[in-house]
Amino acid sequence: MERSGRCYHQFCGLARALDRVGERWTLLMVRELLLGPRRYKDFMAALPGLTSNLLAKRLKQLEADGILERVALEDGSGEAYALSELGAALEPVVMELGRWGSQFLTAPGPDDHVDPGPAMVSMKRRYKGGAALRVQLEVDGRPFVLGLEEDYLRVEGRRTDVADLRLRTSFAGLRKWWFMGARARDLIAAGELELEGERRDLRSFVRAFERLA
Amino acid sequence: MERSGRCYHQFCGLARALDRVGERWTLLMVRELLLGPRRYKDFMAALPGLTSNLLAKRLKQLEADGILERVALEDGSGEAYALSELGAALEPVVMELGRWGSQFLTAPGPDDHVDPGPAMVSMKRRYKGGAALRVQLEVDGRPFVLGLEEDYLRVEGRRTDVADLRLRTSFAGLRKWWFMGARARDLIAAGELELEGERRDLRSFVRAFERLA
DNA sequence: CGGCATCCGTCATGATACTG
DNA sequence: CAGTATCATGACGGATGCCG
Repeated sequence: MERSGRCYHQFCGLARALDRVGERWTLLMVRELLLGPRRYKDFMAALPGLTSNLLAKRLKQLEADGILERVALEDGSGEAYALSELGAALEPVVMELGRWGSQFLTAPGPDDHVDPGPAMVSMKRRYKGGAALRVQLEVDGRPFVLGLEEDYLRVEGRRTDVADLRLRTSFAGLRKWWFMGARARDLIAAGELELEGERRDLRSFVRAFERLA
Repeated sequence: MERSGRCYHQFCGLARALDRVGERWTLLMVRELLLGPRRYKDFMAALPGLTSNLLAKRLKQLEADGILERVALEDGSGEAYALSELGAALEPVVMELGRWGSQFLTAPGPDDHVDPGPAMVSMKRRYKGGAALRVQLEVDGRPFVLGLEEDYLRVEGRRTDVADLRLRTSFAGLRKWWFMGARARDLIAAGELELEGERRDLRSFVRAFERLA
């Protein structure tokens, strides 16, 4: 394959990988796509600082490299981008980098853009399995579908009508629970977490994230 | 911490990681350091295209970030750079990227720089354990010490006097065995692999790399 | 010669505006 | 909304110089 940009020209798997996904913004775009098909504006919203021209260029290159593909949205509202099989195989890469970088996640810096997407990815990474539950989680109005399966957490950044449990919170609330270990019941009592569904399902949900990878 | 260069400014582990090791050449430098302490000239030799000024800059930044540290060489021949604990924790990142990128490693391209270092890293990654052997491997004159342990392969890019087995080959020979599945005995018969030590140890060595991760 | 620093040209990226 | 076009800037590649 003829690579477009500059390459490392080394007979090395790492170099070959970086030739394809080593440029600025690329892996963050892949991270976004781990939450399901994403549209142009979704990238623009999730990746502040990424400019339109560069996004278009990256999308084109990633499509040419077979890492993502254009797909029609289920609801018929135009096109979007989704990971191909090759691109989906980047999940362990994103996860390991995220795991390593998480040690620098103390508090959001003053200039930091906060977004629930990365937190969802970290939940996906740390989920140890053992539950079976479908949860609709809404963070600051952004919907996510969490599919807790036997040994895998499926996360999709979309809205659904079918869910055992519906949770609504803010990023601050999510952060208190996920990053800082606050108890869900305390957040509910403080009005920072709204619950719709059975307490039994909430307990299953909370328990599934008590012992983490 | 005040990061020097430009950052993504996202509250996200992946972004935090890429802020530190996402720039050009950085992860390739980490890969080199997985083979033990490395000196300035070692980087220059292993990373063609990386210029002296940029190498100095990267080394300084990585040291400031606590990813590597200056160490005195055992043989007293000056200073070198080694991974700190924080930097060593990048091994899974390098491995997952290498694993993903390995699918693009068919044959070395015409412009490709070939180097046994990355192949050693890939051996480290794919080693499944179960052996106990100390091997001195020399590829095109470059020495490596392979420490096959119960569940870990230690690889160091240096020479040693203590080894159960000594192997000498060329990169072409290494590639035939490691990447293309040629049998060691055939390489020996063809004069592409020189052996010093007991055949029993060679069998252990070969067998340890027959079932791979 | 190893270990850098400096200068300069080029290209990748960032900022902004514009278009279908 | 989904890009394209244009321009400015800074990162990077290449050459060279300095110093022990």
